Amino acid sequence: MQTGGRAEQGERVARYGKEHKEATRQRIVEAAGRRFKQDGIDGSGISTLMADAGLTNGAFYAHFASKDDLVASVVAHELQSQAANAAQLPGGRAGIEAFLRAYLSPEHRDNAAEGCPAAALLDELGRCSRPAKQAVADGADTILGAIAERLDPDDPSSARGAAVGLYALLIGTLQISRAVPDRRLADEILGQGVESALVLLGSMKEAARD
Amino acid sequence: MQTGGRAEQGERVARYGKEHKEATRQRIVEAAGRRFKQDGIDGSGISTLMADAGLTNGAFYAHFASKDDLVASVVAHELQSQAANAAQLPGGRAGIEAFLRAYLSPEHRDNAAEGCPAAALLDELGRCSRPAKQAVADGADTILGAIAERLDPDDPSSARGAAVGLYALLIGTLQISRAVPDRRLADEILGQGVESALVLLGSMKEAARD
DNA sequence: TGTACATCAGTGAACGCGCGTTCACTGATGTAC
DNA sequence: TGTACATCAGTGAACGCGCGTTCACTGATGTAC
Repeated sequence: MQTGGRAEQGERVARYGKEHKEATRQRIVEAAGRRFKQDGIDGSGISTLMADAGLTNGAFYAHFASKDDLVASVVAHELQSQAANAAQLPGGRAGIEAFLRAYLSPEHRDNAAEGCPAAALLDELGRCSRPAKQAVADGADTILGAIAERLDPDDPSSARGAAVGLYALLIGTLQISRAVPDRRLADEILGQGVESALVLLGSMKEAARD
Repeated sequence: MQTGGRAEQGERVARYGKEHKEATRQRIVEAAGRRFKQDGIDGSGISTLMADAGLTNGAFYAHFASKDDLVASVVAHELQSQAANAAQLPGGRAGIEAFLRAYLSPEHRDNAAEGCPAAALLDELGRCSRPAKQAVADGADTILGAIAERLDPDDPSSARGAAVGLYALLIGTLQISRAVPDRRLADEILGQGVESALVLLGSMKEAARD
């Protein structure tokens, strides 16, 4: 019997040590994040999700009350990760511009599994349970805070509106780019998204040094 | 045996008249558009879709080769409808502003079944078959053309980029607003989307009289 | 005009399959003596 | 230190169900005579 799964090797923890179960749970959440973003939430079955984490389907309910419960955990984790990555960028406009250019890159478009959860799942999340939506609200709040803080370090709360607009523009652009069959056209859309994002950025009064 | 379905009464056509089968197909496409936008593509089964059109599951394959085939037809129809509606708006900036305010209204947010197909389905469409994606490209092209023509009637093709940015912003904003559990916050997001959309609009050189 | 027949839109049961979920079981672990 | 036992993470088969798709059939229709 295999009790751990591939991801455990190398960072092995005692089976009944208190970290063990939590580590397994985390492994499921991370694998599910990738799978959801690639195949959609409705498109990902429990058996596949558990196999991705190196486990079998039966173990799922020792970690989550339901698939809905997993979705809420995944959304929270994914958006926190995105916010944490954003927080590592340089401050000010330069940081935002770096973020937006990476976001609207062909690499991001072609690698949804490792990319933004909102671009990959947002319309499906609009049809999810309340807890999942709460996770969206909380996670978006953190990301928007990181953007707003760079938009106007002196008064981030008034930059919130612009942050929402910018984030929405990025999400919509990436989705359009992904939904179009021709690569050339998809690249063009990305470029047009960058232009509009820079317009939004430029329209705000100049912020502190970047 | 029921041979027609409720939608047929009143506009009855002879069963074997050449319009009859085409009318039934259209009825399926329109009902599926509503259902898809409400429950998602993966979330809508063939039996439900056919019942919505007043038919039973078996008849489906007399009209479509597969569910994928239906999806492509629905996307084409939905985007053409949206473009046709947009085309009826007044010309110039006034028309765009009316479009954008209606788009980012609480009514639109709360009635996805009758609303924008892109906001409801775009991330799922990114995972669909090539024909469905082709329908997205063609439909988006028409809508973007209608927007660009109002942005700059003298040189619509150079306004294409701004049109993409604006449409993406609207889609992303509506999706965020729908994915958030609190109504107050959702309304606020809509308002912030309007502000950003107006910034994008204002950043372009003034176009012809509106 | 009336009857027999071919056409074909639509029915509804059935196919195999994968879904989300449950559960009796296994066996590696930490603990008690 | 060595053995018996309770704990519990994980297994894998099974549940009922709805999925997308197929197909033998029905019966209303338009046409031929």
